Amino acid sequence: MTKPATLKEIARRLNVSVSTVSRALHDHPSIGLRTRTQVQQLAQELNYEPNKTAIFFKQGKTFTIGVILPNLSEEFFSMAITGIEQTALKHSYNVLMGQSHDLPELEKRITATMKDHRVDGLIISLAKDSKDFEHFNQLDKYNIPVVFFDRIPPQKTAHYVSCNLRPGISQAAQFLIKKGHKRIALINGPSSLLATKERMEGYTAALHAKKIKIDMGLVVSTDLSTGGTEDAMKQLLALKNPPTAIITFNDYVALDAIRYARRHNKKINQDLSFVSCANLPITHYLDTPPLASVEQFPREQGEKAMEIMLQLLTRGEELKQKGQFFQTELESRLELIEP
Amino acid sequence: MTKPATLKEIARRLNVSVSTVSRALHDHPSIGLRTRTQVQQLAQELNYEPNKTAIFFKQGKTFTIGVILPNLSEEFFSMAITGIEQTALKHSYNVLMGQSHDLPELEKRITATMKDHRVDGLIISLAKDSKDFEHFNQLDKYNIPVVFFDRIPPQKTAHYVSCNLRPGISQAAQFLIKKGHKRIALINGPSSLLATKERMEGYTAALHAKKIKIDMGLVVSTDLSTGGTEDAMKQLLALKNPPTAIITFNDYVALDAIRYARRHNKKINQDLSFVSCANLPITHYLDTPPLASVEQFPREQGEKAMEIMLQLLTRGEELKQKGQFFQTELESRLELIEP
DNA sequence: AAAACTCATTCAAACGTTTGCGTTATTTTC
DNA sequence: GAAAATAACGCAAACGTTTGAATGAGTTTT
Repeated sequence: MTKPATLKEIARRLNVSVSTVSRALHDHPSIGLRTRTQVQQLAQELNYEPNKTAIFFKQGKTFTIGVILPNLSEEFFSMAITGIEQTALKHSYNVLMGQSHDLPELEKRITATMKDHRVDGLIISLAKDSKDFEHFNQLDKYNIPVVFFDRIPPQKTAHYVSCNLRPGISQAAQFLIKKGHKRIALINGPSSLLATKERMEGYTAALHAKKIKIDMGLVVSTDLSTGGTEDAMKQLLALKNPPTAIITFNDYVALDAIRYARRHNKKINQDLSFVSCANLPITHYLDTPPLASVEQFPREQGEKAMEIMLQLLTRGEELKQKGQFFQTELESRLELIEP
Repeated sequence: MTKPATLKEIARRLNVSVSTVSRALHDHPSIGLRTRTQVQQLAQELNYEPNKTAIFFKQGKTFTIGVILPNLSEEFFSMAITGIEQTALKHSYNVLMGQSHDLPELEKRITATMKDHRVDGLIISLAKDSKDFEHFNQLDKYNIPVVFFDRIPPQKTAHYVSCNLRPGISQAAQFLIKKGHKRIALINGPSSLLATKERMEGYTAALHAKKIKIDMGLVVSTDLSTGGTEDAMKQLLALKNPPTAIITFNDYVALDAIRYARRHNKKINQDLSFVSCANLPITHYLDTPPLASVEQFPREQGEKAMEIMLQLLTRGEELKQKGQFFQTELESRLELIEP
């Protein structure tokens, strides 16, 4: 209704200067007790609240960090952004959120509007098929630091947090081998993702260690859609020597795969055992969940990414001089699922 | 690295005034062709981008709307915010996101920081136990419109979007009655929620219509935690005349309830049928999902809330004069789930 | 050839806040 | 009692942009 109170208004009413009011409210020692209390009292009465947009503008800071991620509907990302938000809030930063829906074009556009809004920093998990990272480098010109997490770019001149899937996948394979499985399949993701490569490496490492020859027929891939996963399953079940266990790219793929297997009259975790990645809460509700899942610590990744961001925001220049990059790799870990 | 280019910088280099540069870039007719092209060319070269914080500050607008919701981990809310974000993006608004985690205190704090950031408007779904709405009324003083969705306050002097559960729940009960069920239980939510009352009304209405006497022993409640739901199930299964069908408050409650029933050797949807609310994608992955779920259109609610917000932002004053409130109620609808 | 008009540009204020420096008036020091 | 120190406050610039009003030069009208 009425315009919010300003320093100027308070100054006018008290017949003092704006600077006096400003200092009085900040308890600056050079302001006398009388005026100070007068100012503070009137400020209270008028419900004065500093106009942060003015302060942000003047300081060139917004205390806002942008977060771009593919999709909130994936529990992994909603957990990650929760970690980011919580850490941000602790340090009085706000979170501007945007979803790329795995569309590089949209990702680019959101990046642009966030730059326009002069976010102090950007935390991003890349869209599935992002190939062009030029617009992120552009942000450097605006002094907007960028921290990637989980879906990180191939270039090594970037700050990032990721979760190394190799140990987890290796543990998964070993776990299955110990259970007596000899033919262990891997439903992997799109080859463009770094994560796909990592899973492959963990898989081969574990099989090598146990002297099991790798049958490339057992390694298939999905584009992460339900249809893609079903195609992959079809491929595997059509083998003359089909697998007795399957490691899936993530929990969603596992769900699709398990449903497919069930429909084809496989007894889950008897005829065909499953282990997946991500360890999302969703799996705990299934009556036939995978036996285990590789925990990727989304929340921790988010927290860590925000912590790195805070570092960059406080001592960014110094670090940029040195050409140092924050690169944190969390170790994935296999977690058993109790049905 | 180098400071971003400003109007002043361009003006200095071209030996013209700042206002000329500003107008030239806006294709103002009063600027000559020569200077205009000169200015635009140099702007291009210097990669000039208007400093929106300055513009926001001057215009008193931020083109940002705050969204506060209880929890992104609930698919319902992540779908809702997706609807909000998409509509916002269409109109060049950004979304500042905050989770209350169902803590009224946190909700209050986030509201405060969003006010500080001078969001142009606030869309909010209340924390479970929010009782105090004074801080939202406060926002009125700052000319920040508030639109509630789904979890709305009891007061009727507010803009809101909600989904009326009565028709959906009635359909659910009728659906079960048609299947031959006589003893239909309802696991309801906390009595503080409006939604709980609505479900009860839909339930009684349907049973009344079919001349089935209401047995209050069949109506239990959960605090929405897994433990609470299990207690509720325990209560129901301990009845001397236990239910043959259960309507649950939402899908998460259904998942917990189904798991509990399975552990107690009930054949799901044979011994004991389930119908729930929310119709989240998660249910489609279960091998024993509820038979049906009441769709609450989270995405549509989000979109509608944002549309109302846009109205308020453009013709807010006018509407406030008239004391009009936007209050949209979507109708819930029962959707069958194919396993 | 003076008056009226057009065109291109500049001036200056405004948005709200912070802050280095300058200006008083009062008090302390020797 | 004059000089120095201190306390309390005001001035003005700065951040980047927009915009109404003013200025100046050149062109047309009469």
